[in-house]
Amino acid sequence: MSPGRKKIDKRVTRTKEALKASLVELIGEKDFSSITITEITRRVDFNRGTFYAHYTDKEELLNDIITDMIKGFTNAFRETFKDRDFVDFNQLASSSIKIFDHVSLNEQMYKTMLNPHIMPGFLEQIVGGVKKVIMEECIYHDYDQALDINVYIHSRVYALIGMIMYWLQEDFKYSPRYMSEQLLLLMNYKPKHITIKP
Amino acid sequence: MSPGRKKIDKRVTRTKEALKASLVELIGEKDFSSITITEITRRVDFNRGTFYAHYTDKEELLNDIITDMIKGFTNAFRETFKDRDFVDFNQLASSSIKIFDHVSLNEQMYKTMLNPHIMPGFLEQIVGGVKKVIMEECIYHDYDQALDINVYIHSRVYALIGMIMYWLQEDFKYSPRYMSEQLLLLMNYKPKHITIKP
DNA sequence: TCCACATTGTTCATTAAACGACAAAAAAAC
DNA sequence: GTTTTTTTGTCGTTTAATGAACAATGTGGA
Repeated sequence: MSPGRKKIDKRVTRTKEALKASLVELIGEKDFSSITITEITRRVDFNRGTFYAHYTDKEELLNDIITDMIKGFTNAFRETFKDRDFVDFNQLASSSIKIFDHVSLNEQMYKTMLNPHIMPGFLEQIVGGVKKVIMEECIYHDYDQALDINVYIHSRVYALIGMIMYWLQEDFKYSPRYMSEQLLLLMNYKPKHITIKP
Repeated sequence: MSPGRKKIDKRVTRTKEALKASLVELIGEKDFSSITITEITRRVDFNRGTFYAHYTDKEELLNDIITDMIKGFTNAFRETFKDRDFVDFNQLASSSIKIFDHVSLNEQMYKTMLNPHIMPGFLEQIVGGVKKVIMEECIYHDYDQALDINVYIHSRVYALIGMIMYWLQEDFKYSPRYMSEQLLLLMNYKPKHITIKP
């Protein structure tokens, strides 16, 4: 409710941002377990003691990073329907989908953090964040009660993640706009019938 | 001689770097005279008072930026012959020329600062810096005394600047390595004779 | 295995940056 | 023209970051 009661010292935010950026860089270069506190602070030219003024260990710093990314991802996701009271998927402009722009803008970040070998479990947290947004902020009208809402949302979110994973596997060779259009097509596509290959 | 007697506080260097980066960005966006102190500090999230702790006005900050760039340029230039006692232009590897890598690495910086419309007089300072390095650190053996050394060096340095200006006009479409090779060819080229078009 | 060496967590006095305020000057808006 | 609004210097107080030290604990190499 209350938007951050007391405002924070510029120095604190700057220090934390620098430390986060440093760790993100290092994760992209070497194994998380082999990264030292000394390394994190030295890279962005901070005193080692300053680290301990904000975090107890590197996993706490990593949590901060993950929290930020979840927030960024869900906010970009929310862009599509904030300031609206309803959304018609058949008439939605692809330009109102911002999630691919967001991922594209933070390319390096997502490339390292979404790599399941490097950051196991991060993907699940993203899914959880988006699911929470949908559950709390969206109402599905004329919804088929027979379909479990949890199953439905989970599958939808994973479908989106799947698109993004493919996208960055292909090294962003499609534009965010093209991906947005693809997403719309995907949401509006309902297979009528199929034939089986002989 | 003495390598920086007392070492400086990390905070000071960080603050100054941030302010410099901020002004460089702003110069690329708008006229220097229309940039305010408030704007410079707000962009990098510093307190306005902190600016006055280091600089009296924006031209002093700009001088700092220019000094840095001269230093960076001349150092990159020096790379070619430091740790050597002589250089044979006929046998010099293009990989030992670092100036184009340096410019390429600081692309945006040079694009704005070398624009004579935006930063008049900056080019002359670069030339002066490089000339100083050559005069103080290089000895030209078997030099033709009839050719004024000032004239010679000046023309050489301007030739280099000319290459770079063309390079960034063409938006870095050649690689630093290619440019280094071109520079070597240029230095070793001595026209024997020409014929005149009828 | 032992040894040199880097990292860790913690402390404390010192210093730089933040904050908020202020009157005066400059720009922008009316 | 005059009235808002912004920017400018400057200052005292509070707070965060620094540097340096320390013993304790890894860690890698001969």
